[in-house]
Amino acid sequence: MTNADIASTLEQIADLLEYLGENPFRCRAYRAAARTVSGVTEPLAELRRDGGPGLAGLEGIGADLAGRIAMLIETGRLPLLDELKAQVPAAAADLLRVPGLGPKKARLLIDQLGIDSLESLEQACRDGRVAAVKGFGEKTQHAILRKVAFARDPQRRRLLWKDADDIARDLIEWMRRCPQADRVEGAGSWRRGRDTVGCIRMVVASQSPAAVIDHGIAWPGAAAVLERVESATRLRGPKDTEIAIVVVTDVAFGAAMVVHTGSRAHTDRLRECAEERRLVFDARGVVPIGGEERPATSPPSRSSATEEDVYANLGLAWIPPELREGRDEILRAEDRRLPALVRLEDIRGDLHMHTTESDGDAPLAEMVRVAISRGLEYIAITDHGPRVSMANGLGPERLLAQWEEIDRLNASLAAAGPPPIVVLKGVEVDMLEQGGLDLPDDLLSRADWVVASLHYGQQQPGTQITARIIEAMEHPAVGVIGHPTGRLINRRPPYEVDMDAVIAAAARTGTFLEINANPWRLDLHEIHAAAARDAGVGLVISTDAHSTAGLDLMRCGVLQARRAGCSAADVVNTRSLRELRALMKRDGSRRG
DNA sequence: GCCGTTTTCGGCCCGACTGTTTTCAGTCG
Repeated sequence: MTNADIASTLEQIADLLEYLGENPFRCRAYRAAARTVSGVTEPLAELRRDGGPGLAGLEGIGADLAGRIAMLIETGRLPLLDELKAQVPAAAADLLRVPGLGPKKARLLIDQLGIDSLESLEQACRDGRVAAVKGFGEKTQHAILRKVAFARDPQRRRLLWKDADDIARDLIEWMRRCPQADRVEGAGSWRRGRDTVGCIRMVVASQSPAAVIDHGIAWPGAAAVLERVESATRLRGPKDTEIAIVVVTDVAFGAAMVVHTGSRAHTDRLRECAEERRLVFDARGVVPIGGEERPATSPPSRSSATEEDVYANLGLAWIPPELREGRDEILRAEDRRLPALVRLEDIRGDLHMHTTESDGDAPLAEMVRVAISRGLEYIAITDHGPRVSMANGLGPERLLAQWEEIDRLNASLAAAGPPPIVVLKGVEVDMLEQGGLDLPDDLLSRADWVVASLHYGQQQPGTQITARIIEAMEHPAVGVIGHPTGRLINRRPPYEVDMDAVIAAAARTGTFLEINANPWRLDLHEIHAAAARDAGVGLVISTDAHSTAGLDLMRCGVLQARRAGCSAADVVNTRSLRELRALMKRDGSRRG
């Protein structure tokens, strides 16, 4: 049981308690504990084994929750969860995921209208039954009808990439322990780094497919076997994920990896490439057209043992998995014009993170300590401005006090020679509903780094939201727009923002755009990131970390940038701090 | 349910918006 599993169980309990109208502070305690657990880097199961303060030493986890978590780790079950589930209709979870429906409204609909699914909710809206419930009206009914479409989108059943990554790594490690497996690699949309993953695919090279498949079925994460054939199996994995394991011979491993990694559009185009060269390409390899019936076990006539072989046989350079979406990568691979994609090790700074001053879990010094250990050369501390009161956002007085603390910290880091890291005095200001920012200009002009984000008034019409963002970009102190479209994958659609206008204004004003690395956000999305890059806009990949563990999410943002085809030169936080400063609009170098 | 005492209870982070009310509950961030 991973920390993420424990956290999700605690979240689930909080949802159920909320639906039942329990003490809101009790609900909050479960949510706070879930947050703490997901922010712990070491597996809780090991933390317990060490003796010491153990679980109860963690923030927000007292004797009761420590006991429940211990039981969860030891038995994999929690009686409280089962009891709550017995009291709450199954449809409640679906309804709670509809934006605008909280526990109270969801319960009214279930109790009074007998809603038992999103489908029956949609029907009740169409019949006008929702508007007739006390507390609801025409407008609410119409709003729910619109949001249900988002909640019902089958795309929303896909797993976040980060969750898929945890599962895929566990399965790869397990499969590599199979004595008969010569090579094991993950493929599919997980390997392409897509923001969500529908099916986790594994390719295994082996002479003994039956033994490999037996081993795969014995994986502790396997909940059910959906299908088994001679050299492949489909399993039901954790979180209801579909898992596919394909066993191939060593000589066809490269071809199988290409077929099982690429999107449909990519592999279709590869087949066209093969036809143009009078070749046939499939999961067994690349062979000349000739109509010869070859048995699956015979070696292909051209080498397909590695992906490089396969692409070379088609006259192409090897294509990084993140680009295999069937856009322009084949043409570029033909002309040897593929970009050298940005890598995690190119990243030298992280320019968006929070501390306990606002809604972060770790104090300033702790964030800095971990950032140093991650090899970062510079970071910006960007706690919330005062508009985000729920996150204990900082007004001018507290912000200035924090900046003084940062000055002292930088001084002490530089006391004994070159400092290991430079800490920038930053802030995440809010773009207010009626325009403007939530901190005064004279204060912002004294910041080293300003992220401007939009957290409120997200339902406004697109023209208004776009205008708010463009106004912020025209502010001389604003360096970057944080999570520019506001999407939360599987939870909330982006604002109705005109991204073409935002990108054009970013280019004009010299404002950077963020690729927020949080797995729920990944915002900018690759398509917009590519458009921004093409318009000459500098991109910043930031973790938006709310804990020390959050600093490790940088790799998720790097994947998104790679999918956009970005090289290190397109990402400004691959530069030294000196170079970064020269690129900032305040220094005038980007303004004509 | 946690936490820190004014140490075994009582407070916990809060302000705004929306649509429904007829004075405010529910939801959001």
